[in-house]
Amino acid sequence: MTKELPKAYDFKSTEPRIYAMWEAGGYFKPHNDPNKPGFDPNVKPFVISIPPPNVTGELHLGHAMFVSVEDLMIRYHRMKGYSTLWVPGTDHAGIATQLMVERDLLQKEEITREEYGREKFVERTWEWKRKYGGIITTQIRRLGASCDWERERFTMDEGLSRAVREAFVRLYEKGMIYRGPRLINWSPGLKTAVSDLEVEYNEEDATLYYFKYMIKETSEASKTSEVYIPVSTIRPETILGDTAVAVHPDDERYKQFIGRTAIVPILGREIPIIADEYVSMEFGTGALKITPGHDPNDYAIAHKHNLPIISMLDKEARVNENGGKFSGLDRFEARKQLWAEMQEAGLVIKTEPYRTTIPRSQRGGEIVEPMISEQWFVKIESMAQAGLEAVKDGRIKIVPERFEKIYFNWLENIKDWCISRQLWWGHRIPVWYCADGHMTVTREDPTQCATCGSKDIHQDEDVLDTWFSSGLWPFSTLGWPEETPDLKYFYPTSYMETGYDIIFFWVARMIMSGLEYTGVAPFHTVYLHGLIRDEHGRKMSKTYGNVIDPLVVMDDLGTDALRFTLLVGSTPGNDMNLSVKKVEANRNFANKVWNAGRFVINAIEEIREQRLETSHPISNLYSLADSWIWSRLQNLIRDVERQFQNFQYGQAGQQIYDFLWADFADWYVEVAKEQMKNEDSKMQTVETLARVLDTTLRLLHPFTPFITEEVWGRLHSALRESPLAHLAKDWPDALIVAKWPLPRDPEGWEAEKTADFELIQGIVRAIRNLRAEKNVSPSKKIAATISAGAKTDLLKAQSNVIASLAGLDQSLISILQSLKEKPADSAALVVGSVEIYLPLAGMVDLASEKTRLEKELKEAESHIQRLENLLSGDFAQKAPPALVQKERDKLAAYKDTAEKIKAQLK
RNA sequence: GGGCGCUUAGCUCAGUUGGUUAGAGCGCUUCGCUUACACCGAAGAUGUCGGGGGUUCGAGUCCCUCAGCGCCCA
Repeated sequence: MTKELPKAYDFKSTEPRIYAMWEAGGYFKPHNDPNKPGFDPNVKPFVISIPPPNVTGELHLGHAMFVSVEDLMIRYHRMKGYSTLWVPGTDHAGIATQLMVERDLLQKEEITREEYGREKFVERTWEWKRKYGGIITTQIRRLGASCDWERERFTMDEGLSRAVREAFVRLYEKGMIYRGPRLINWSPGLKTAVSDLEVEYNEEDATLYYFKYMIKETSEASKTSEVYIPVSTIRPETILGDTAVAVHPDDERYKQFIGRTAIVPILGREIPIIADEYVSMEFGTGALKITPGHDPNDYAIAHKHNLPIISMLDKEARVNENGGKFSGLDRFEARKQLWAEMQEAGLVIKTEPYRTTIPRSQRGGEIVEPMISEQWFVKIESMAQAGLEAVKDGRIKIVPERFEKIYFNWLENIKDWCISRQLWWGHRIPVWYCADGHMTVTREDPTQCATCGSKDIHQDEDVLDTWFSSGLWPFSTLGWPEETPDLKYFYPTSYMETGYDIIFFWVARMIMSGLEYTGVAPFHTVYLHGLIRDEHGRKMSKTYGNVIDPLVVMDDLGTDALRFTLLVGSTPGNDMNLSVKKVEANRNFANKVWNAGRFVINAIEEIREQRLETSHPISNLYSLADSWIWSRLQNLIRDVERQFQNFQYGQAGQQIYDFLWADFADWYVEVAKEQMKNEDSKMQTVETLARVLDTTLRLLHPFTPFITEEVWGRLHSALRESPLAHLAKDWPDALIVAKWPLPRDPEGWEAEKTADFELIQGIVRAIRNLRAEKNVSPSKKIAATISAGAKTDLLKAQSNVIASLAGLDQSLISILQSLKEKPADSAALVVGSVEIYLPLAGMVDLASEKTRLEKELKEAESHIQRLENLLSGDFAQKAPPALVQKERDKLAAYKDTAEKIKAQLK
């Protein structure tokens, strides 16, 4: 019996049920698994490793975006028959996680991590991870992610930690890792080195301080007069670390001072005055103080001129012992006090407001200090070179292509990678020291010094940059350095899909790491999506209050609606503006899918009791509408396939949407209602409905997996118990593993059928239009006389379609080759070469009819004019003949129409 | 300073080998609860495709240039 389906799609009850069904059915696992019997190494795999989210993070739209895109890629390939694997997992996110636990510790127990102790703190962080680490993966499941959860990994898992250890030791053994004091970006609040990439430079209001750098006098005589070089700086406190004053060698103002000695204010230290072309004569006073310990440019100059380097700040950015009387002061307090003293000493010239870029930490926003610090580095040049080549020679393709340039530019200017962090949460650097300072670097934790055998050894305090471990992700998750079956079969992976904002952080490092450790590119395609902004293009932020929470959106409108919005509303590499309104529109689309499905399923139920052999054999009985929708569908399959190949997922989704709503629901279903009234055409109509719906659901599945699975399942069971059961004979149990529709070449009949159906559509639209204009009640069936000329047979065959769609009374339609005279009291319509007369007694006002027809004539004539101009020009000679013919046909049609309208006007 | 992107209907955006009369959603106007759907249907209005120049039979699409906005790198 017919099971009543609710009128509106209920995503709330459907989504969890469908997801559980998929997971229990094992559909997320690769169908060809190298760890299982019957494995066939010749089956092509398709693999994506997830960009691992922060293990303690919570779902935001960035996650929703990458899950939607990757799940789409995965589902598409799975349906195409690839042995598909999507490896999920999470990242330990050193700083973020540590901060969270620290904050919690401070809140609950009012102690700092230092007071708590390292070992206990790390254990507490693990507990935190065990407690909250599942939240993000649960939320990712809600998005419909079809990843193989049995292969889930975490960057600090035993296996992945082993991979990190292996990678470090290998590089060390190759001499590619070194330790030493270098100028790095220091975060005083976090008390760790941070990556250059984690520093943001924004223009801010600041103060430019002008002061006098006194010159040490050589002769007693000049001691009384004031001789100085004026210098300006944004950070006066760094004067304490100055080791030179630099001027341009050609600067006439200062040439005389080059080689002489300047005196550091207040401290009285003596420093040289040097010449360097780096100094801009135009900027500020044209003289530059050099603080190599706290500025990257100054650091470079110091190296060139062999200047001493002085650090004047400690780890918390307080002035250290090199700052004399200022030592112990915070950097900003020191700035104030030093300046005040300089003022007293008469060394101040002036201050002025100034806009400049200030380096701030991405996390927390505090001002980052360039500082000299002992850190571990990777010599990056050879890895960068390999990374460059892999993209240049096409082993890796970046989509969209313009990001290749950005990638090249970064790698060409790359600096050695500072991989150590002064954190507690992360992979500890596998280096041990004995009392004599010998280093032991091993894969296994050592018990004694490798050099002197001392048992008194301790491990390096630092941990590795989180990106060091994420760089290994595509292969560490598959078992590397073990040659596991997974690694052998699934590596290298296929696509790397992520946001363009982490192209340097992650994509570039994965490529370098993959090439370095495995010798092959870790994937052949990088697909980059854009960032999500609010509906007016502003960045989403809590301060603005414009944040959209994907969980709330899914609760309110359904996962499919959110996914479809993200996928169809974005283009590769471009930011998208998101609004709840858009998601609402797509919730409506989901409902349209539901109801179209409901209609088809009900139609199948209706024929359930009929036996196939009692109705006509189906072939060759297809109606014009059947042929038309079939041809449109085949077109759609071809288009969608092409769009998928070109990564134009949004376009593909849009076309499926348009087909389902405009072609299938608005037109074909309406015609089908008519065709089903006739026993002769009922069966083939239901068959077409079922086949078209089936294919459309397959195409739509990667975009909106839940509703398509649900409707398809119901379609499947309805069909199985119907006379059309043969249609579903090789369907699998679930849509998720159903075959992707294969594009096929047109068979030749399509153009004519399409043109014919479009004429019918034109006629129907024209009649509807006139009815609306004349306020004819939609329920009122009216008569029509049609003069159809060459289209007489076609229109006679389609008269019931025209009648039902345009609200005509079929018994009152007469379709003739031609008319001797036009019917009285009728409104006339001209569609191509077809004339339609609607007897609207009492409603036809001759004057307004004349105006309407004249307007139409004018339009037709303007087209005639345009086309005649076009065809009399070079177009006719130079354009492709087929195109010219098309325009000629069009011209003929417009001329025909114009003639007919003219006749009406007589 | 260098590079990249964007500028299309009131709003948000599609439009990838140059080829009809440039599309969609939302919003707006009129009508309609026709047994799939009011989360709907029918009909309708709205564009100097940022400005200028060029290539071409033909440019929203390619080239040059200018302007505004945004991003990345220094």
